[in-house]
Amino acid sequence: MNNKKRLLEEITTCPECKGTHIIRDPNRGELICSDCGLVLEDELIDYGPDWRSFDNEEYEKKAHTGAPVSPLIHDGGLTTEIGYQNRDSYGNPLSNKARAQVYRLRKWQKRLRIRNSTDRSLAEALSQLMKISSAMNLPRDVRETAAMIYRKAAEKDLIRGRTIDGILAAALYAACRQCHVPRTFDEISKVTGIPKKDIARNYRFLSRELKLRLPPASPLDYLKLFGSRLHLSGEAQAKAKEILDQAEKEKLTVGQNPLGIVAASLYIASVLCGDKKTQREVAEQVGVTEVTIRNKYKQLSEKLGIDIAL
DNA sequence: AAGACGAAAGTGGTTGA
DNA sequence: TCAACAACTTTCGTCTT
Repeated sequence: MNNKKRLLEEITTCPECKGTHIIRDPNRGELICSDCGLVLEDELIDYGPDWRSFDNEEYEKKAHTGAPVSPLIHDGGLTTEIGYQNRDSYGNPLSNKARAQVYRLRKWQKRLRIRNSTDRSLAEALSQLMKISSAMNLPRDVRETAAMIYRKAAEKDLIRGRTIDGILAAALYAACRQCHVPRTFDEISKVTGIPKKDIARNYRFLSRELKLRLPPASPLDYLKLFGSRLHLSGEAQAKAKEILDQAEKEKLTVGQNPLGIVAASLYIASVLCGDKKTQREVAEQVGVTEVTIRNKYKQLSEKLGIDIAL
């Protein structure tokens, strides 16, 4: 921990642009490079003892030696109801030690409950986040990023008038992009049950209000994802990338749904490399229609002079 | 029978008056 | 605020392998 702290304080040059104008914003817990706008945030966040609100000494001590502090801490059993019989799941009485523990947990939970509504809904949201992201098999850094984004949104009072789930889904989408683990609106929509357009709208909103500096969705990230999901050969994946690069160079991609281009690239590559996938397969994976693939691949192969002998 | 094709109508978001 | 518009989808009949 100390090590980490010292390290952070020593950051004086931006890893991105090598600029030296690093601004520290203690309130937001961010380090910002004023040269290129890079936010070195997640390293800094949640530094202080966020557990201090439980002013019980015992707890304070435990908190600092326990699990690493992460934006996800509101989760972890705290939202579970704790029964009032001092018995374990078999109905046997608990030992003194266990009973004391259960008692503390109960007290803790009660305190959590009593706290203000924003905290309560935050806790709820975070546990919801865990459910969704584990259903989607998302890595931890994505979860933490999503939690961070959600927290910031909550702090800025951006949730009011919107639904928790909607913002959460949008935060998750943003986090996926930030971490280069791209997921489509469709996927997130399927898991969360939030309509795609709502996620998209909330995402735009968050991105504007929180000034998330996300690079435009990289078709390349999607290409990798879908390429592997389709079990496309390495050769074909490389080919798809080639096609995509070319298409971008020729400015054939502006104003188009990147997913359509990605799907078409994958399809063309699969045909060219003799590892053919049907339009249907590709369409299903990527989440566009066959018609779109058809139109796009016609357009692409024509403009790029690629001959597909079918 | 499955895949590919394309026309036609429908949908939701963006744009510009 | 609203209509025009472009991109994409849905649906469906037809052609190809």
